[in-house]
Amino acid sequence: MNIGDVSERSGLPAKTIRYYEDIGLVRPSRSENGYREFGSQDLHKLAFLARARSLGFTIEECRTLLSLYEDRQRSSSDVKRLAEKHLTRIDQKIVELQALSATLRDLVVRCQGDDRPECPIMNDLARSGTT
Amino acid sequence: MNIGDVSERSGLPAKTIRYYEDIGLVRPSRSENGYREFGSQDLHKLAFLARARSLGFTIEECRTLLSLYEDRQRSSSDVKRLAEKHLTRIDQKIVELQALSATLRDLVVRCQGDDRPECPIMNDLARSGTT
DNA sequence: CTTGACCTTCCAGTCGCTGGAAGCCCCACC
DNA sequence: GGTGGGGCTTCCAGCGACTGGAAGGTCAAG
Repeated sequence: MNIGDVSERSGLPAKTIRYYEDIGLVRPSRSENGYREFGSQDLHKLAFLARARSLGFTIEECRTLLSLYEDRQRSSSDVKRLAEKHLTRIDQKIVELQALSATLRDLVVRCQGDDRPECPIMNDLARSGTT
Repeated sequence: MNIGDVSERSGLPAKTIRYYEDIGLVRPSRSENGYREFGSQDLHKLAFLARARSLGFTIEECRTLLSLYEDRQRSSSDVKRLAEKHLTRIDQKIVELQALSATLRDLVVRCQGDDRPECPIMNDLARSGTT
């Protein structure tokens, strides 16, 4: 398969696949004409990566996941630990964003949104050192 | 005030303040020795920026907010519109992360996390085209 | 006079791509 | 055989918002 084929089948842009080769996540062979030649295992890896990335794992985590994936002797506890760490990170982010959302929503609700300059949002931003 | 002073008072790292000057958000004058010289208005601006950034506004939004801030004739509706757009973005992000969190949590819960290789998380990542 | 804390500039790196330029390669069609 | 259009290659630059570090000037205290 050429890069266009695996791109379509994995759902990853060709650019991204080349990038993944650059950083050593896949190692397709080369045809005589210099084109990358992907086997079904490469495709499988790329689909794996696409899914892992869509779940928000970082590239480095994906690298680890791939190596665990290829390790028949792996312990599921290793995978679970990684996923839990990631989950914690996501939940932490959610909490932060929810706090942000609440603050902003409060400001937005209190703002009249008319053609006068008076504005609680601006007042909040401009308050000096009142945190 | 030198950069160290405004850094401490605004809570922004000196590096960040220099960066903000680079991109034209503040324009401190210079002392004879070449040091940046910040007035109280500069400090005020930087505090404004620090607050706006902490609320998650992008730099470009901050630029707009600053200009609205300095416009005595502004309409609060302009400010409100900007804040609402931002709020929508945040809430959208929260929804995405919550979906991610739910998916991951489900996988993590179903994973035994023992020393055997069998692992629902891996199975999910490796499933080909079964979305 | 030296030390150490400041300050300056400039360059490079972060993360995960993405866009674009310049230039092969290949196949179909005429 | 030529031509056109796609697909492929490499390499370089840019995104956002900083951050780290090197190399060097400045200033006040001891």
